[in-house]
Amino acid sequence: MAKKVPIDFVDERLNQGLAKTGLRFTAQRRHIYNTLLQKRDHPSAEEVFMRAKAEMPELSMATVYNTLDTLVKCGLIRQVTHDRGPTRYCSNLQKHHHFYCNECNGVFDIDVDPETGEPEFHMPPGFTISHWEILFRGVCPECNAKKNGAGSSRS
Amino acid sequence: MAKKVPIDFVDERLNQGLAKTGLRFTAQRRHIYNTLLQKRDHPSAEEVFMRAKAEMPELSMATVYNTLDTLVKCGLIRQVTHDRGPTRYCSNLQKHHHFYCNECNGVFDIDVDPETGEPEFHMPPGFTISHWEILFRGVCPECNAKKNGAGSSRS
DNA sequence: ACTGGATTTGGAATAATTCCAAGTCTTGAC
DNA sequence: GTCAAGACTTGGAATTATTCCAAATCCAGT
Ligand SMILES: [Mn+2]
Ligand SMILES: [Mn+2]
Ligand SMILES: [Zn+2]
Ligand SMILES: [Zn+2]
Repeated sequence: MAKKVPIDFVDERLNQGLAKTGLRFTAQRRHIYNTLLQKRDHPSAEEVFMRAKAEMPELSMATVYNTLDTLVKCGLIRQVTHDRGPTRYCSNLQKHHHFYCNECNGVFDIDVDPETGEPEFHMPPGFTISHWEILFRGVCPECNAKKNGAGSSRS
Repeated sequence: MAKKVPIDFVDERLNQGLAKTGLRFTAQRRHIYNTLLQKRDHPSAEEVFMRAKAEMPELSMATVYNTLDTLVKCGLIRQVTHDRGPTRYCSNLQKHHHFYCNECNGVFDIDVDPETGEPEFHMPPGFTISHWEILFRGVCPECNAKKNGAGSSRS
């Protein structure tokens, strides 16, 4: 049960991510990010807090929320909210989709087919699908118009 | 700005849906369902409450939550939760996908291409996509095993 | 009309997240 | 190295969204 992800790797990734946005590398951010990488299930903020606090007892919930938001903004983790209940976080950056179990509320990664690359995917055996849908994120026409019209120079 | 959806149609649909599960047809359920059908954006429970209460002042928030859950169970509406923040509700039963605007937090229906039927879709002009993913719902292998093994007779 | 169960209601309770102000740490300028 | 400014963390309060609960009401069947 040794660490699966070497800490050097964690540090480098985190550094890269933070650098892009001019944020600092801190002990808390490092520890929380590392915690997320060591067990790639889809923990809630509360779960992350408990796991991380075990090794860093002074850690506060506020910092966990702050850091999770930061990591999402840096593109180092994904936010997963597909049902009522606490938001989950995903540290698997490979392109993948999600399966949500209606019985146990578990979230599972569904990898894309490495051959065909895109929307083709393995559905691991044993899963029963009752519904699926595509979720797009981006900017709607109205907001795009607003941004272009106002001609702001940002992003 | 007359009612777009005739009340007879609403009543019939609701009756059918409720019948399946042996639930009663009530004034509140009718009114809330009708409210949802008249404006097919993706309102939160709070928004549904405000709209519905305008014409039925005694209506309570608890009933709105109860009824929304009921309608979801009956398959008359869909629950839409793709971000932090209040759950939204969708009364469009046509097969469609969702677009979530990162700027205004709006939710938009993305219809499937009527020709090809399935995963092909029109992306209406003006939308900018930054990310998309497929969301599956159903039962995971472990829960399937539990259900089959236990051999209970229910659903 | 009467009864049992379903439904509605207002308010309390809980869960999840956000906000805030005070303390601490880090970085860059001197 | 010292110092100031800004970034970061922290505990707790506040807010938001939802759920829970017990009492009142409604309804269907008898
Ligand atoms: Mn994932
Ligand atoms: Mn919709
Ligand atoms: Zn499951
Ligand atoms: Zn928008």
